[in-house]
Amino acid sequence: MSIKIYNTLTRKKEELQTLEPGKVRMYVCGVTVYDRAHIGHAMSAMVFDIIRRYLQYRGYEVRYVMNFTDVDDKIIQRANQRGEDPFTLSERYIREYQQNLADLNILPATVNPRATNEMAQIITMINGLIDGGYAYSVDGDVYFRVKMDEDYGRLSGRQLDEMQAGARIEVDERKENPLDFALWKAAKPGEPAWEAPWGQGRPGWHIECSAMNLHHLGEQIDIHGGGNDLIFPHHENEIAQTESLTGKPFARYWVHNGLLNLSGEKMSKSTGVLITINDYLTQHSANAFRMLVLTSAYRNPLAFSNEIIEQAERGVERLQSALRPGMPGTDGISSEAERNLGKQADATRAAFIAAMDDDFNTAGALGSMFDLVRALNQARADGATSGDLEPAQATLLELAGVLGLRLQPEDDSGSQAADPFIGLLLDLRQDLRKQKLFDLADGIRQRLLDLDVLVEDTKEGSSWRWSKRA
RNA sequence: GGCGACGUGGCCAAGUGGGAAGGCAAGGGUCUGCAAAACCCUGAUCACGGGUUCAAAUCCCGUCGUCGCCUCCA
Repeated sequence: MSIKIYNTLTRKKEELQTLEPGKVRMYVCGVTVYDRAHIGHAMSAMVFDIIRRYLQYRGYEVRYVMNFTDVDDKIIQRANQRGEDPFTLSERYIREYQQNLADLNILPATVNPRATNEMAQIITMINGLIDGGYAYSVDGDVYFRVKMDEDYGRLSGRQLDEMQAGARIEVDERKENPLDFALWKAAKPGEPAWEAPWGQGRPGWHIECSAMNLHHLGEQIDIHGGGNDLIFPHHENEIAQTESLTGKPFARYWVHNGLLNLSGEKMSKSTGVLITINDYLTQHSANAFRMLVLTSAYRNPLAFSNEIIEQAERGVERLQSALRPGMPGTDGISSEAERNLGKQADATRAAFIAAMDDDFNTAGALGSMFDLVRALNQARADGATSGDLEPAQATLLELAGVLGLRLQPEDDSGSQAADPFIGLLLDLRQDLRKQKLFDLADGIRQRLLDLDVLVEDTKEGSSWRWSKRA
């Protein structure tokens, strides 16, 4: 069985065939660091984190590149407003974003190139495009000549003459064609600038991604990803630049995630409709956000609301419920029941892989995991010991790990430290219950709950766990 | 105006020609001093209208609705 990926370029699911067997070269458009990142950025990063983890699970060696756009108009504007150096500003937001990603359990990229570190490559590329007649300079600006690219528009399904140039923005009369886009912008006084044959300036937005791809992955790559708002013009322009220069097909698979909606509207920095990742994490867990992303198809728009994220949080708890140990003092289940649990674990893994192979159908994969959750909880209710449950639990943890869900607390040193004291309280409470002093026993339970310690009584005794955990 | 996506039970959502997954919520039950958890049970004329087919949530046409892109955007 092979992996199928929906390719925006062909609008079909295609079998993944990498340039080099067993290796995937993958590039995902990162963020422009002029402000805090929001949960829409988090969604995109998470979608590609899941894809990357799954490819690795299926045995691919993944070289994963995600860039930072650390010089552009908005960064300069914001820095000027604050009387701050633009590079100090961008550096701060890069650090913050990397922390956000770590907090969300998103694996770091193999390389995180920055536009400002790629100037030599960018200038070389622009030179090459000018030499080939694909670009021209005007007053220190350099533009890409879209007419020279015969299949311009094929990613976004547009024809040059169909597009209403200037429909929403004034046409720059100096351009040969309104759709020609900037490769290089001449510097205004006081702006950060680099030396180039056409004068001082800085790169346009699209060229940096082409340059970084060339530099860090080569002329051809396997997967190029990003939000579907980047299809046009950003990715269209990347294709135009890179292919005009190399004469080779650029990315084999173009993968785009749907956008996150907040109260029915796209979240975006420019409209101010957004929730930052920092704000999100003060209210909810990283697992819940991942669960939210996993329960829907990555290509569809995703609605965000408190109700929906709470549902996701409950879903995570249900997955976690299957990892609890067996009841103490039971005889275990029959060997047949144990075999059946093992069969369910194998069936779940097979269904999981089949779903994920089909264009990363995470919702389907989760569905099979919940089948295993039920089987585990049934076995426990039937008297399985921890040892009986362990192999199937290991499978569940394995699959959760592939999706990047952390079902067990990464660091339970807090629990270990608290354990003797809570144990003491539970012993005390047990005595009170024996004496039928239920008001006092219930009081202790409530006070512990106020401290996020959830106490559960069973026939064999009381157990506790944290009621809120990232 | 052009291009594209989507509309499945109260909420989220998978499934794209032949048995409507799963999660959350709700109700009933088992267990329990109570609670919680877990387990068992309960629910869908798949937006609407035509058409193709032995057979349609799934394919085709149309209508309505929601959203994205066409400007910077994940």
